[in-house]
Formats: sequence, structure tokens, C-alpha cells
Amino acid sequence: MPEVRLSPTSYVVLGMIALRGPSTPYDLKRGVKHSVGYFWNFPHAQLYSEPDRLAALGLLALSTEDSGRRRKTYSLTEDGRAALRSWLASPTDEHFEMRDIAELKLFFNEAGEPENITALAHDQIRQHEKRIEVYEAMVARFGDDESVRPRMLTLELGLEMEYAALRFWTALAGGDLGVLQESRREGIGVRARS
Amino acid sequence: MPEVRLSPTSYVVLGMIALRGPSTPYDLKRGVKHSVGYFWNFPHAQLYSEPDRLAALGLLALSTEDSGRRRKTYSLTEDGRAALRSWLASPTDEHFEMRDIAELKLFFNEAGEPENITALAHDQIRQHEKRIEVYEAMVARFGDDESVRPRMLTLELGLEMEYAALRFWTALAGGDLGVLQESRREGIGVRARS
DNA sequence: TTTCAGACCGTACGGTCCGGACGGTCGACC
DNA sequence: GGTCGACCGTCCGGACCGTACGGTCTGAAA
Repeated sequence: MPEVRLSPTSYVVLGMIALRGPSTPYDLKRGVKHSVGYFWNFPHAQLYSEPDRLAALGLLALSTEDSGRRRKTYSLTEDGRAALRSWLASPTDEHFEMRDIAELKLFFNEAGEPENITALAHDQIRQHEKRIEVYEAMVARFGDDESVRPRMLTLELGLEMEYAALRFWTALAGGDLGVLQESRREGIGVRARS
Repeated sequence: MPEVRLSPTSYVVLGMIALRGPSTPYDLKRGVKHSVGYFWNFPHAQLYSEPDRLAALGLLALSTEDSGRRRKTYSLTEDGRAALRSWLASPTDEHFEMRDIAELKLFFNEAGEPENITALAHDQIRQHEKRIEVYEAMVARFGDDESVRPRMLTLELGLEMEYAALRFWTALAGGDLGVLQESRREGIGVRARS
């Protein structure tokens, strides 16, 4: 098995194919869009080029339609499945990255007008509420479908994060951040560490 | 003023210089490392090349040391300050991006062994606890220093997110995700939307 | 005074990532 | 057969990224 460092994109492709079965890049694009794509954006061009790289490494097998559109369908090889499984079983030492433009603006707003913050907070509140609605609709729609249950786990994490952000921006807009510290002290966080 | 789309990196550079005053790339690197760098990683090579780009756009002014090391120091021009301020005042329509390897592994673990999740959760709990300690030490150290108070705001957001993640992974490790939904329903989130 | 360690500081580079523009292909309906 | 909108894929230039490497300074040991 070739010794190459695979990127997150690689594993998304391998993982998607593992969950969905043999797929075309377009399938991947759509699959990603309404699952992991919600929290991590993978530009579609990548999902077209990455499978070729993985195929060159022997992790995917390629079969090309011979009818009109000549679609390429990729499937997992044994090596591919092994690579995915070993990644899934290996520890993760990196901390998540947050890439939040709003947080950036908040941080640098010392150089701007105080009222920017109010506007920013209200925008953020709207956005997170909207996203929460989307997630909760998904939970309501698929929540008790046993077959996709495992995939709902990440949705729970997403919801936790959304509510956390919503709490923060709401408190900020209300001018009372103290309430956050209090509620954290009472919360499970403290319990988990004691 | 030239019409170019500036990247987040650009604004980090402009913002850093606005908060710290004239800076060398190395200053930026260090400044970023223990502030915004906690939630958004900017590789240092960028912080060396970006100022040149901004200088070419007239947003930064460059002065070069003539002694030994010939350090380059960049400072804001009027245009630069204006660009930063207009960015700070403009609405942010993008949602944050989460880039969390652990979340990826969780999502795809249908293709792996169930016990991976336990290990993953415990790793994550350790990591988030550690990060929380770091953040809280910063709060304790700088919390009542008026001059840096505004920069503490993002720390509060960071803490909210950390605790949210910690709650999730703790619940997951304990096998009882239901507790999350309940606590969310009682929380400020609901209040904010009613 | 020379040497050396270790911190400080900067650049180069090859591959990857990125988004947007563009173009081809299909079935459905006129 | 023609046209429309959805479907599907590629291309490209520039930004990004991590890492490896190389210089420069301070200060203390030799």
C-alpha cells in the first residue's frame, strides 16, 4: 500500500463511496452538499479531481460508461476500504478550526464603530436561527429512520454548536454576557470536568 | 481605491496592524498565533506575502530597516484603514465553517468499527477540556484589563463553542444524547426564538 | 576572543485548493 | 427538429498551504 498522506478531501470521497456505494463525481458532489457540506465546504471541482488521484493510488476502481455521457463511476478497492478504516480507527490530534468571518469582525472591531457589533449580532442571530431550523427539519424528517440514524449524530453536534453561537450572539446583542458564564458553570461542562 | 476582493487573510493583516500599530510580518505571525489563530489557522507564509500584496494595492505603507536585518515594517494607509472600516461595517452573509476532523470521522464511522466512536469521544473530551483551560487562563489573566477587554469577546464565543462540543462528546461517550435535546429546549436558544 | 546553541526571522517551492466561467448533454415538451 | 431548463463536467489562474531550509542575532561557555 502506497505511503501517501491523504487529505480530508480524500477521506470524504472514500467515505462517501463507502456509505453510498459506487458513485460518480456528481453523486459525490450532491451527497456532500447535503451532509458533511453543511459544516465543511468541499468545492465541487475537488470532488471531480480527487477520485482520479485516489484511483492512481489504487484506492478506488474506475469504470467508465460506454454510452453517451461516458460517466465515470468509482468504487472502493480493498486497499481503499482499508485506508478508510484505518483512518477511522486512528486518533485525531488536531483541534477543529472555526473559520468564522463574524468572529473575525468582532475581534477587530476595536478599529471600527461600536454599533457595528449590534448589527453583526443581529445578522448572526438570524443566520443561526435559520440554520437551526434546517437542522431540526432534518431531524424531524429522518430522525426515526433507523438506516440513517448514525448519520444523525453529527447533526446533534451541529445543533449544539448552532445553539452555542446563538446564545453568544443573543447575549451580546442584549449586552449581558455574564449570563453565559453563569449558565456554563451550571452546565454539564463543569460536571464533566469535576 | 482599487476594486479588488480582499480575502480573510487580508483583513487579518489590516486588522492586526490596526490594533497593534506598524508591524513586521513576524509580529503579525506572533500576534495572530495567540489571538485569532486559536480559531482560524493562518499559515505564517501567508502573513509574509500578504502584506506585499496589500502594499501594492496602496492599503499598507512599507518601510525597510536599513540596519542589519533589514526588517520590513508595514503600516496602515488612509485607504487601508478605510478598507478595514468598511469591511467591519458591512454585513456578513456567510455562515461559519467548522472543519472538524473528528466530526468527519464520526459521520463516516458507519464504515468502521463502533468502538472507534468511544475512543474518538474520549480524545475529543480531553482536547476540549484542555482548550477550555487555555481560554479560561486567558480570561483570568486578562479579564479585567480594560485595554484588552474588547478582544475578550471572541474568547467568550470560543468558550461557548468549546463547552458545546464538550457537552456533545460527553453525552456521546455516555450513550445518552437525549440529554442534549432536553437541555437545549430549556436553554436560552428557545427563549431567543419565541 | 572565538565558538556554539538556541531563539529569532524570512523565503522558496511544489502541490493543493478554490470558485467561477464556460461548455457539453440529456429528457421533456412544443 | 428546436428549445428550454436541469444535469453534468472541465478548465484555469491565482490563492493557499505546510514544510523545509537558510540566514541572523544574542549571550554565555570555552
